[in-house]
Amino acid sequence: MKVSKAQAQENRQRVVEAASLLFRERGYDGVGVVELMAAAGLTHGGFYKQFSSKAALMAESAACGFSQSVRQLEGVDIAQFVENYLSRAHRDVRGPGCTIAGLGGDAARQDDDIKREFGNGIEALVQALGDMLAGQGAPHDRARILALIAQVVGALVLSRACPDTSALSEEILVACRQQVMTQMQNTQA
Amino acid sequence: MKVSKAQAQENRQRVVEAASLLFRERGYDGVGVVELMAAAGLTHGGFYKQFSSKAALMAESAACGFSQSVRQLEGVDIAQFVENYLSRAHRDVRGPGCTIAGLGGDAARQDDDIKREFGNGIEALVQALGDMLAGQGAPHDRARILALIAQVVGALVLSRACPDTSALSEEILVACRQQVMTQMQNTQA
DNA sequence: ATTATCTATAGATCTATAGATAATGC
DNA sequence: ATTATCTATAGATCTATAGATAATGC
Repeated sequence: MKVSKAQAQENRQRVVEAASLLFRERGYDGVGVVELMAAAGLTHGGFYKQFSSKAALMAESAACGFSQSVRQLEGVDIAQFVENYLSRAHRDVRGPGCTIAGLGGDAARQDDDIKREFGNGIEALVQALGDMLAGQGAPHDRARILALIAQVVGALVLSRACPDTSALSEEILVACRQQVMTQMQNTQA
Repeated sequence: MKVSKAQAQENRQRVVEAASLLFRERGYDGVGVVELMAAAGLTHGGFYKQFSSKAALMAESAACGFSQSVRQLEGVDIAQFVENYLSRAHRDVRGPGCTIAGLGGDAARQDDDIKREFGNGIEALVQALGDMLAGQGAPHDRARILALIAQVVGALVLSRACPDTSALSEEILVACRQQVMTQMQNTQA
C-alpha cells in the first residue's frame, strides 16, 4: 500500500491538479474530499497526511490554476487573448478555464490564506498581460491592465450566469470583446 | 400554530428577503434551509409548503435582489453609481450588495430556472442604467451598457477575491473607477 | 522502522418528508 | 374542514480522525 516518496509527491500533485479543475467547475462546496482524492485515483483516508484541510487544498489548487492560465498566455497577442477569453468555448467549459471567473465568488467568502493566492494570481496575470502589451508597443500601465482583467472577468461571469445558449449570454461576450478592442485602438493613437 | 393567509404571505416574503441577503453573503451552499427559515422567524418544517425546493427559493431571492438593486438606482447619476458600486463599503458587505457580484459565480453552476432570473435581472439593470445615461444626455446603447456592467462586476469580484484590506484590492477599485469615468468623458465628446 | 495509503467510522451537517397541532375561514 | 406551521426523523451527504496494512528506505 505504501509507495515511493517520488510517487507520493506525484500523487499529491495529481490531487492538486484534479482539484484545480473540479473546484473551478463545481465550486468549493460542490466537490468533496472523497471525490477530490478519487479523481487522482486515491481513497480519502490519506488526504490529511498531504493537506492540512480542504481549504488548504483549495489555496494550492487556485495557485495551480493561475499558473496554468499564465502559461497559456505565452506567444499570444492581446487580440487573441480577448478572443479566447471571451469565447463561447471558455464560457461553456469552466474546469480548465479562468480561476477568477470560476472561483472568484467563492474566494470572497473564504479566508485570507485562499485570498492571498488570488492576489498572487492576479499579480501574475497583470505581469503577463503587461509583458504582452509592452511587446506589442501598446500602453501597459497597471491601472489599464487591472481594468482590462476586470472587464473580461466580469463579462465571463455575466455570460455564464445567463441561461445556456441565450441571446443575452452571447450579446455580453460580443459587446465586451468589441469594447476592449476599440478601447485598445483609441489609446493606441 | 396556523396564521392567516395574509400573514402567511408576509412570512413567505420575509423568507425570500432574508434568503436574498444570506445567499449573497454566504453563497448557495453556505446557508441551509433551517437557517433560511429561522432568519424569518420560522422553523424548517413548513419550507416545502411554500417553496418547491431550495433552488426555487434561490431563483426567487435572486429576483428580489435584482429589484432591490434597480430601486437603488433611482435618482442616482452615473458618477454616483460608479462611486457607490466600486466603494470599499460595497466590497466589504456582500449581503445587501450586488446580486451578480455576490452570486453570479454560483448561478453559473445552477440550472436554467435560476439563470433565467439572472438574465431578467441583467436586462432590468441595462434598462435602468440606460434610462440613467439617457437622462444625462450620455451615449446609452446596449453594448456600452453591458460592457459597463461587466466592468464594474468584474472589478468587485476581483477586489473581493483579494486579501481583506490589501493594497491590490483597493487598487482594483480605484483603477476601474477611473477607467469607467474617463471612458464616459471620451465618448461624451 | 518508517510511512503512504487503505478501510472504517465518528460526528456533524444537509435536503426533504411525515404526521401532529392549533388557528383560520367557510 | 382546511391549512400554516411545528416537531421529529429518514437518508444521504460531508470533513476529519483512528488504526490497520504493506511497501519503502535506512
